[in-house]
Amino acid sequence: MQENCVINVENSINSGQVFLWKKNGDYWVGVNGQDVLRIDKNGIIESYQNLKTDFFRKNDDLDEIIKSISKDKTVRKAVKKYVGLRILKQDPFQCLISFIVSSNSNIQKIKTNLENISRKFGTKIEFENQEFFLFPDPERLGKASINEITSCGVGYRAKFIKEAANMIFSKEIDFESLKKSNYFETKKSICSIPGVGNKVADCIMLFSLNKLEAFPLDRWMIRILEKYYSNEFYSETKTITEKQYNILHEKIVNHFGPYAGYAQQFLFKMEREKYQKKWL
DNA sequence: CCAAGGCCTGAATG
DNA sequence: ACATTCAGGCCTT
Repeated sequence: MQENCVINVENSINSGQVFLWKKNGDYWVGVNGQDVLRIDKNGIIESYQNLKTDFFRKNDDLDEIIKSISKDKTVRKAVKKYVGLRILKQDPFQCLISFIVSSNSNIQKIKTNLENISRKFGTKIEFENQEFFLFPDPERLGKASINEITSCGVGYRAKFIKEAANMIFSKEIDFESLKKSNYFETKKSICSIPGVGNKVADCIMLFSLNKLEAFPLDRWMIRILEKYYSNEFYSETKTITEKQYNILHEKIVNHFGPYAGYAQQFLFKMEREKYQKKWL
């Protein structure tokens, strides 16, 4: 067996991609859209809906990807240290709302906010003798009042959430067709959703729309680039404007290649662990 | 096109 | 205690 077929469930879930997950004995259990997944330590998935979800992107050729992104010693160190770290394939709508909620916030609060949203608007179900709330569908969230959404603790993001949900419900934004579109078309499209800028868009594309060249540039990644890549990606300005972001992204894809998003995930995981940041 | 400021919220910091 | 800062940005001016 190839080493790179390994799935490290723990690391993959604890890498800032998902928020509605908890450890339950030997299993990880979490809400993914209209489904609840239960995953054992080998990555075997049981699901409430009995849907086949490729949550771990098993068709990605990790041997090839790791070879491709290993352009420098920082990434080589990270991929070695976090063998089995995967990009997860999430439900796109939950992913969209999750990262709208994430902006200018922190992991702990994002998690609480999303739990509140699920509890308030999601369908209550029972799965393996436990109670869960599915993530609400676009129609339910789109029809909720701003006050109801605000009561989940999301503050000024409430109106973004409502509008975003309506854009999905009305099919003004259609995830299934975006999965087939290229990176730039997709980005342009989802950046038209209120509350979605460059960083949030890249998260949605990487974690739910199969755009592996997406490379979310958040505060942490900028720090990482300054720390380890000041020669390659030096930038004059402190605040990154939209143009700066795009220029930087182009340089990054030039350096890491078409699977740059995987490089991002390994680097992000490594640096956050260094500072002992909590994930869930 | 860029820079600066404001923004819900609540945990952490001083 | 109480004020200020900060957190996985985005939008408006």
